Amino acid sequence: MTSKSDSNSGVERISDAEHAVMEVLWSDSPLSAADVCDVVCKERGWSIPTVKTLLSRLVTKGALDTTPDGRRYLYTPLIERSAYVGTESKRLVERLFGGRAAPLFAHLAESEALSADDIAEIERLLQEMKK
Amino acid sequence: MTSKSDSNSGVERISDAEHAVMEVLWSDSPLSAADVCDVVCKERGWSIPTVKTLLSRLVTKGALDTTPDGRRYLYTPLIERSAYVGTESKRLVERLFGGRAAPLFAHLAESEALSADDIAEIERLLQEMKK
DNA sequence: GCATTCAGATTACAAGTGTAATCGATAGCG
DNA sequence: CGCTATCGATTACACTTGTAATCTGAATGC
Repeated sequence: MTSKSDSNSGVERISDAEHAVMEVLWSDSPLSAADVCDVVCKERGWSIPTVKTLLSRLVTKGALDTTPDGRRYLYTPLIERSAYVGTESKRLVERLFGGRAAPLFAHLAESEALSADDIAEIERLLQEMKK
Repeated sequence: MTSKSDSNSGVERISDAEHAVMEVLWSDSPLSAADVCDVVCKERGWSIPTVKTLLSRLVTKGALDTTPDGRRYLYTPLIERSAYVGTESKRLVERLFGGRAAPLFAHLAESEALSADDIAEIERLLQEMKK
């Protein structure tokens, strides 16, 4: 199936640690390696070399683009967050619920992973979709 | 956070291939390695040794239990599917949507990953929850 | 009884990941 | 004009994962 929802095609799978880096750049880009580190290193207990490795790998994977800025690079996402989120969500639903989203919802509901806010919000979305 | 929803504690992370094996045993157990292979080997292009490796790793990880049966083992899940599904779903929601389920739902809706059936079903579940 | 067969156990081995250290060039500081 | 601080690039290295092959011991067929 190569449809429009396959919108991050060509990009290899992004790992967990790499994803953390992507999040930083999705929320603000372009950034240098040091900038990215400022945001995540503390939080994840990483050192700069680690961030640099992850950035390189993401460039290799085609998930990031680089712009020279003096003697360093600035990094920009090449794939959109929504595309990533889309394929990841779909993967999960596929793997765990045979592709059906309702069971996922049921499960979240049952395990009380849905807050009152979530429920209200989902109801609102449903109403909207019915128009 | 060690709460009731942390119900598969102690079990290391189950990989993708391992998960396929778990699914077989969740749908019917106890089974021998050969039995498991009968179900998945064709479908995933695996050979028996592969299944045996995965079974061993799952036993090591504490996800399966063994019962001797003659000179072979029968395998039984030690963790429940719902627990696994729960933690996996939560992981995703956590990672991608800051722990809120509504955005996940919104995303699925937007990407048309929700069938009409899904929507009807979710509506029904919502009604039920309101009681 | 002895060879064949079939179980699990042990070993293999490449790719991907997490987490860096080191190297080689260069841009500024003094 | 040379030294140092910094870049990115290269290399490292252990652990996990996918995917087996081989080994070893016991059961079974003859």
